Amino acid sequence: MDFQYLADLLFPNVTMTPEEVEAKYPERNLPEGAKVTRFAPSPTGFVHFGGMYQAIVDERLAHQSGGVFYLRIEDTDGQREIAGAVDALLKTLETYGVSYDEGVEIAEDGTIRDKGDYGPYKQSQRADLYHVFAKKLVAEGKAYPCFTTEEELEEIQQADKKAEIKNTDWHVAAEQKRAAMLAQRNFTIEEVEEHLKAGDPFVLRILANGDPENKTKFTDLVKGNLEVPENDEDFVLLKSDGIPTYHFAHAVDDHLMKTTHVIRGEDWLPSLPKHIQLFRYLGFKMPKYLHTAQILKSDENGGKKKLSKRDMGAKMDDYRSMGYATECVWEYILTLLNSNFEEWHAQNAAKSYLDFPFNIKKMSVSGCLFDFNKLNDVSKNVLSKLTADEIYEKTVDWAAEFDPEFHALLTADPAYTKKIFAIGRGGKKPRKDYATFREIRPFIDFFYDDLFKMKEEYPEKFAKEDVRAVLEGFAETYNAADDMNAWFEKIQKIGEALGYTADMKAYKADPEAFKGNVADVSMFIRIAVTGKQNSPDMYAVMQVLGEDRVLARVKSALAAL
RNA sequence: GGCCCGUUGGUCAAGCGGCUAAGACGGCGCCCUCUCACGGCGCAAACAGGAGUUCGAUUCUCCUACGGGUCACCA
Repeated sequence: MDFQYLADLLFPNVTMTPEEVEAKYPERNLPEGAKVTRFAPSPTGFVHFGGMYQAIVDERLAHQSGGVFYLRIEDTDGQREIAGAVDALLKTLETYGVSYDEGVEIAEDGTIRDKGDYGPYKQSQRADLYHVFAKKLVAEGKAYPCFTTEEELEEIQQADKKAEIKNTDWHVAAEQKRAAMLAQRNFTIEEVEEHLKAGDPFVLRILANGDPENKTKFTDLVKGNLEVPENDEDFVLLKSDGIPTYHFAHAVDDHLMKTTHVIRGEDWLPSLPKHIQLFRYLGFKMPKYLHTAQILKSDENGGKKKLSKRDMGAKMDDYRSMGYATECVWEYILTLLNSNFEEWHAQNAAKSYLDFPFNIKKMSVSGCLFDFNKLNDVSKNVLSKLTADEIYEKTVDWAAEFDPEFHALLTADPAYTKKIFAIGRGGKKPRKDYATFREIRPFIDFFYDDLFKMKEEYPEKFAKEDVRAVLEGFAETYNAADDMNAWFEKIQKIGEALGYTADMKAYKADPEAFKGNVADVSMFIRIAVTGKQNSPDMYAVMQVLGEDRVLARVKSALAAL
């Protein structure tokens, strides 16, 4: 068969040669060892946790090596595309500070435009490019048109599906299917001309020449040495609308855009044979691959399951609404990526997580469970190290979007709010009270009169008269000008007079000898002032509240007794 | 069912032929302490199973089991 003739028949409008295309995409002028990576999502929804995980690997690898990280939109499936997904995607990358050097961006007028010299960065705009290489493959007898309609194909694959349902003889079904598919290769130029004349749509299939019995060695940077079978499947290169499938677009784009490292989920591993074959057919040098482990969650039965879209924590936007700071999520992902991150961070407390020497070799081979406990621990550490000003800014920013009422209170008197945040902060052993911004409100609400309310009762084992006596004694003697020792001594004295010892050791040795101890006395006051049995250091709390507010609360507590 | 990948405590994981098999999270206990939080100390908790190679296997090989992925004109 005259393949060149066939190629011209199929692609009459393609006049550019592969060489001319190549000339438009010269080698990148980068230093030795610089990596070129890409984040290539489909605009089919929001950014998934697994996507962010990969994007972070992409970004770190490129920027740590002085290379290029670009964003490519894989919008080859119009069916699944969701309006506004690209905007949402860009916004998520921005809020997480995952900056890319090339790709699509939003212009001042709100439209999406390209940035960089290796575009277009939306695959739907690259049809001409794909066709040049498609034509080349046809001309070389490595690809062929298939006019079988989807309905007819459906029938061929029925055997396959039935076998699946009944779980009967897969081998036979697979053979039948394969024979039917192979039959698609048999056609004449005349038949093609006829179909074309009739305007019949066709897909372009690769002419697979591999034998799956033959295995080739392949090295994945994460998975290590693999054995992959040769490809024998005539998979689709161009869909009937002329848009490429993922496989073909992957080969052409990553070649032209000079990607050095492809980071993608391990669910792509099974299609590696296709990609190896394609790159060989095309004469392209293969990039290096990192097939990343999946993030899983534990399911109801104690097994592991892929983090699905409905799961909390699957969508990156969830973290924002739950109140996690972006840097907390970053650091959590870093701990999943390189387990030595935490150790490094402990030794380099002053450095940013962006200074961490991320290492491919340390990446995990097997999937891991998403762990909120760990995320929370990382978050508490991160938040505890912020200054009062920093945590103030971030909390205000979050509340503006998710808790307007709280936001109004926080910002009514910034100086007061910052004093609240300063409690237990800044020292060597800072408090770690909350992992998210959302947890802050119930923790500090009592500082605001508008939110203050009695959340807990005085325990019944203590006599009401004692509580009353303590509060009265406290109201009479409290002086905000006292230092901590003077303040505490007063409380001790009030307690002692009622039979509540200040000697904790003595109390422990013989609890029966006393009505209670100074901790109980403090608790009475704490409940009156904060409405709760637990709070940060009472002295500091009162200093922030101020004498007037403290006394007012003690008095109203007395009135309510 | 074919093919591919994986399997160290509940979770994340060090380990890369010889160790009492790290560490972190979570759990539990003790200490510190005006409560809480922090911090300190400690406890429980693991090499999926079986062959083989070897003087010696968590580590190398094979088999089995289990888990996951994939088998589209979706990515």
